Amino acid sequence: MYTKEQIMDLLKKDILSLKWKPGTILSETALSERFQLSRTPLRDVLKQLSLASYIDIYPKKGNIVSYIDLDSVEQIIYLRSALEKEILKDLSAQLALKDLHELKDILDRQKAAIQGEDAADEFLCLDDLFHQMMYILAGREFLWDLIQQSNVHYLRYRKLHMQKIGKLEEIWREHQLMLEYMVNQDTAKIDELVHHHLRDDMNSLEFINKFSEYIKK
Amino acid sequence: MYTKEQIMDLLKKDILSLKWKPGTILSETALSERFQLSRTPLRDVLKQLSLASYIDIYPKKGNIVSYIDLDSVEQIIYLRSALEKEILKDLSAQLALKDLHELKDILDRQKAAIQGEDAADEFLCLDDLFHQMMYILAGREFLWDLIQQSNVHYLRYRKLHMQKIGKLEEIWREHQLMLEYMVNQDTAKIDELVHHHLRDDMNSLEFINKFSEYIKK
DNA sequence: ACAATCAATCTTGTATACAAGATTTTTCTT
DNA sequence: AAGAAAAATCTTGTATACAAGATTGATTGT
Repeated sequence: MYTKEQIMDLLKKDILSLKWKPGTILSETALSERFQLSRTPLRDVLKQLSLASYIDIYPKKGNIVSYIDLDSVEQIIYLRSALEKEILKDLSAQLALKDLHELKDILDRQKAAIQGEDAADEFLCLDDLFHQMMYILAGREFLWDLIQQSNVHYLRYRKLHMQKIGKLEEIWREHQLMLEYMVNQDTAKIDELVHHHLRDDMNSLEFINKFSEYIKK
Repeated sequence: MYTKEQIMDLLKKDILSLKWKPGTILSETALSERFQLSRTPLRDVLKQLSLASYIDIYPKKGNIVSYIDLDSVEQIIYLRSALEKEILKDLSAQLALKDLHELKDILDRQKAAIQGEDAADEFLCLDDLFHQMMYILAGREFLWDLIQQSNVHYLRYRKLHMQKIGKLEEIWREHQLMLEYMVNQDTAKIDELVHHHLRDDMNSLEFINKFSEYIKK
């Protein structure tokens, strides 16, 4: 009926979308009944999810959806910031016209998404696509995938954070600037821009208070 | 008798030390007899090893120690290079005297290790310790651990590569320079140094030919 | 009424029997 | 002897029964 991969994707989706809030209990027997599969292959899936920090396994007690770890978020942002500075400089030196148009196309779709309903989800998806495309064009898809493996906390953080009014336009404008700097090979300005784009207002107390039920203490 | 963690560490050690060459078969039943444990918990261990690329699992065929993936090595080097430029700059701005002495101490031990027998293993261990300590001092241990999770290929590559005569002294001198630049806050020179330190002569044909039996095609 | 203890019932962890695919060996046919 | 087909024997994958710890609830004694 379901393959292990399908089950894994379903569970990941439900966790990333915050449909299952942090703290939600995932019982092996309940899942095994739901998917009509024995506990053994399901345990494989849960093990893998726990290694990627989607869930926490408490031996002989149970499995719960992990709480968002803000330290992990900050560390990933630092990592991406350092990496993407380098990647943008690489691209400045070698970006083909065809690839530039591909990036611009994504930006156009992202601009359209700002106005739509459920704007945030569509926008975020295109945001990831934009960054991912830069990794791919720079020959660094391997590193994009590597980061994705430890990205649960950051992805959920961003979904909550994105609800701020005006945030979408700001992000979009910065993407636009990235392209501009790359085209003009303005490497000096790239560092500062990437830094601001990724690290802007981490850890605001306002955020922590508003979503405290999602966050690891 | 053995816990799963102990077994995992043993297997990791045997793979990283190249005691088990790439291609070596790891049979579940053989391991289960060796460790006097049923297949179920052993499968957990093997699954985890495969997620970290220590082994490749071929369904219904068998498990083998993975071949060294040079692309993965290059990607990890790029990642570390980008990250450590940033980390060294951070440290330049805030390094405490006590911490500086800790780094110098590691360097002294590393210098001593150059002369000893089995120099390479001891030297490599201290090399990792030096870099790890910089991550820790910069508050980035999280990222060090993250990289370690995808480091099998790089660690084995380095072990082979390090056999080159004169390599040890060169690495040590560059470590020394890193400290110097940090103390003098000479951020301009750091980029170039880190780049050379990590990326030096990747992918030389000489290397590929000499160790072709270890390398993924 | 309250507290402590014991028992029932959850949870996940382990062992084992069986299923299914891949490989090797054997056997039979030409 | 050579080649093809079939069977035996590997491998890992799955289902299930049982073990062991953790929690919950009931029961019993004061």
